[in-house]
Amino acid sequence: MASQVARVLVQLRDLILKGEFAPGERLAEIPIALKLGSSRTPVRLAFSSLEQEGLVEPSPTGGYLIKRFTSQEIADAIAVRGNLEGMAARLVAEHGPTCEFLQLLQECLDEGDRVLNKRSLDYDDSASYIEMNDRFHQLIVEGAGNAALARAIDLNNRLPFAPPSATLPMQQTSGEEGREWLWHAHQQHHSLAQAMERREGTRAQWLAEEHVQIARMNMVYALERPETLRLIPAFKLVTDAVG
Amino acid sequence: MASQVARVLVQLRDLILKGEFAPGERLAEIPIALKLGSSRTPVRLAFSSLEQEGLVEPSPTGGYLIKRFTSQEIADAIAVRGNLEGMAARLVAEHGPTCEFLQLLQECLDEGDRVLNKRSLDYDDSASYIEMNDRFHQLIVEGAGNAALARAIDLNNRLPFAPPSATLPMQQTSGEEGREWLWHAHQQHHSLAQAMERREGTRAQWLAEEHVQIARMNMVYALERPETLRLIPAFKLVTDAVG
DNA sequence: CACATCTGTATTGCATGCAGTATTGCTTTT
DNA sequence: AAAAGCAATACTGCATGCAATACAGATGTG
Repeated sequence: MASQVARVLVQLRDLILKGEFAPGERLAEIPIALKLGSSRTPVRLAFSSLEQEGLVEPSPTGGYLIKRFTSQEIADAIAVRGNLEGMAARLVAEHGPTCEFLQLLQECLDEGDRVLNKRSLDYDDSASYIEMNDRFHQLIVEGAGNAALARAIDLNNRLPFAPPSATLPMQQTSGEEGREWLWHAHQQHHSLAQAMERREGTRAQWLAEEHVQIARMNMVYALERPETLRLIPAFKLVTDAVG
Repeated sequence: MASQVARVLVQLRDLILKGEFAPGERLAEIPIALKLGSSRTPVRLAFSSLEQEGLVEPSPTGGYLIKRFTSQEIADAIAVRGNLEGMAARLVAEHGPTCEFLQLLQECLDEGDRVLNKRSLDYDDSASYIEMNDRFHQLIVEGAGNAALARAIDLNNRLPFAPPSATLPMQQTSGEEGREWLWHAHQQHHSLAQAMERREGTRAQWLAEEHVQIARMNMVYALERPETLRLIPAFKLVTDAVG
């Protein structure tokens, strides 16, 4: 079994992102330690990690509070992802992608095509697309071969709603319209892959940067519709949802 | 007095960046706790923070090791800073900088001009320039008004050699040549400020991105000259210095 | 009736004890 | 003399005790 700290960290992060705590709520060590079946020490370590991740903030009087997020902060984090992924795509294009890299990318594209060719999307299709989308974005990050860049993207993706697939589950609700936006996003994947293959660095950078506009749009769309809280519970952490 | 954890964290980070530990060396809790006058608990918390910062890595057998850095990783981190600061400069330009912002920027420019107008640079001049340089870069980051971006830059700057002024102390050794490069860098500051004032977003972005090439050049220069270890002790953490 | 103060309670931050495990150095054998 | 095995040591990870502190509720006063 992994360490207590690792287990507590994963479970606690999950609870927060599932919206089990209210924004601004105080996180008391003892109840959480009891709930997760450990002592206070691993919980304290996990709090410290969550603070670095930005999910939790230290209270002036000691202890930690659940962080509140504004829609502006989310849009900011998505914009940062666009910038960093744009840099990654440019680096891949400039270095010249390997055959193996292009092969793996092609598998993602094929998988996306397969899902989107279906008439309607069930839950499994959506899950497949999300898995593929994460893989696609991760491939580019790793393909860039820049450790600091990979780190920066990873840290930014720890913020809720910032990761590539954070708002994708929403597409399920919006019926035909959702599928069309998914198709649009996947066409951008195709273009981006082509740009990298042709070593068109500037084009790849711009495409990757533009690509996050869809995530941003999804976020705005979701915040306007409280019923999407069921699909993306973490939106409970956003404090200016309706205002 | 601040908490034990905060104190231990600061002191320990300082020791590591001063090169007091060898790269790859194991960090034992008890000796450090004794050395810094606390118990093991705050030291453990500090280790955890240093791991997030990237100064220390978990050992597979438990505990932590001093992280080794390669010159490639340093160059990567500097490139990431260029990209992020480029984005920040572009945002400032696009939003239109306030009068107050331009005023503060101008003070930095004037201070740099003042220092560089002197015949030769003594220690105080160098310190003034470094302080001004940090202030200049920080102004742009804050002026961008993007919290996630500020966070990403801050986290990246925790890596040794990545911050704007990390390699500046080196300019002291290189005599007249060093002053000329400093002058060159400061001209870039002038151009960047002008671009932001004129709301030339693309130009500002490119200038900020290009600006880090000087830092990269300084890094390469320093790694070729072991005598610079006196000025930038953290270079002891670089493991491919001579090879 | 409102406000301030005081007391009891809960919680944090830190130190330390304990069990499990890796490591080191010595001894023994080939 | 080198290598393997074993024992002693040291270290990590976790639980818990304790003191200091913040918080809440009740009580007293203006």
